[in-house]
Amino acid sequence: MRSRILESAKSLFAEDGFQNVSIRKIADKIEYSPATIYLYFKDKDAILFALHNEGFRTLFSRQGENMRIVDPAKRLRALLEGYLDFALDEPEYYDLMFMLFTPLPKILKTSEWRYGRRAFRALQTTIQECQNKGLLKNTSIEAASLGLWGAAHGIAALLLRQRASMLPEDELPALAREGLRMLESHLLPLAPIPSA
Amino acid sequence: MRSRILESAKSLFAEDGFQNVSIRKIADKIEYSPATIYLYFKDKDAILFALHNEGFRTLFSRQGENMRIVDPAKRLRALLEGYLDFALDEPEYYDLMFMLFTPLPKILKTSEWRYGRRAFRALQTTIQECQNKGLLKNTSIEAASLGLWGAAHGIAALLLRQRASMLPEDELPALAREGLRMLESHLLPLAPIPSA
DNA sequence: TTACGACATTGAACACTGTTCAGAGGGTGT
DNA sequence: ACACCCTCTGAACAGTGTTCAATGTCGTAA
Repeated sequence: MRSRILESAKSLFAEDGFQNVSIRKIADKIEYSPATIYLYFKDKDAILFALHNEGFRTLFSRQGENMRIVDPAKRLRALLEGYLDFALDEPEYYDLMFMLFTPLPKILKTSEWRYGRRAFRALQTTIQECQNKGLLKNTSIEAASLGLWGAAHGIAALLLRQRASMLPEDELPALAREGLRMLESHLLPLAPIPSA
Repeated sequence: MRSRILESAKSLFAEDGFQNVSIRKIADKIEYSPATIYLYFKDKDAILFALHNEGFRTLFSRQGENMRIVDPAKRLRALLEGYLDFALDEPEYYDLMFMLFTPLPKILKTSEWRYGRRAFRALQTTIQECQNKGLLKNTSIEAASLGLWGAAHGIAALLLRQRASMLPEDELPALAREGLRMLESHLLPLAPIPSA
């Protein structure tokens, strides 16, 4: 039952966008009463949070392969590009996980919020390894991680919120990837490190 | 009257966050009936759009000084940092202008959407000048502008949506600025251009 | 077979939301 | 006195998230 609710919620989100999905519509789709949903989920936010977690699981499973790359610079590039690809492939999940305001405030305090910390730690250790190799110098790891994550996130967010409408729409995904790679090529050169 | 509505709407947004402001609350605050608001604004979105425009005006007035910087690399850095500062200083406006889904879909098609294009063009010509000086090579201007804008936007967006809670909260603005400057220092070196 | 408790389900309501519209009220000009 | 315009609003409609007493449907024990 729980999973049936989540399934139809997810498909409705994908169809009708986000704020246009009501408890009643989910209830209609699974042919139950709206009140039934509250037997399995405390809140509407609880539904969002469940999908939120599901999204993090698929993001992790996508990035698992990339985490095996030994060269930290290549790994970092792969992680950033994998992050952007995830955002473009699963816009509903991405919205939920990183752009929506609703489900988080409570989560930040109550639940331990494992996923975010785990992903962030992975990013930070990768950056640490890059710094050990002489890359990304002169910055704290905290600022570097925020900057790199923010770069990938921002490009994705502009596309998903349709703020880049001054660029041709059908080329947007390609431009987004090119833009990210351009940042990477300046920050994480694959060629031998230029003389510092 | 129009301006009284906008004023109380804006102050309520700043107090109670965004989705917690209803037409009725605005009406209560100005001591009029909810129906009165519809004499001056077609929609709730129309109110958001008006504030949206106001936000762009203040962003432009802030960036006006930066546009006078002659060195394109310095100008670009100032523009990006000014953009981030605006987001941190006026989170409600920024949310409305770049992160909210609501008011835009109609605007993109009906209204000519001058502000966005104007700001984007300014960014692009600055990047063009940078490329003429040998910076930001090997990228289309479209991708470069999307990447740089996205970087600044993403850092701001992560802070405003409280996604960077694994970093100490009181240092977040400083870390955001440091992260952005770190990106800039790799992309737009102020020192003479390293040998290509 | 009957009685009981545990469980799943729901209709109806509450307080809220954005929005519309017929009508009330006041002011001015004829 | 009448007509006109303008500003404003009460009341309603359809929708939202959420709650709760009440209903039905089981399996088990007497």
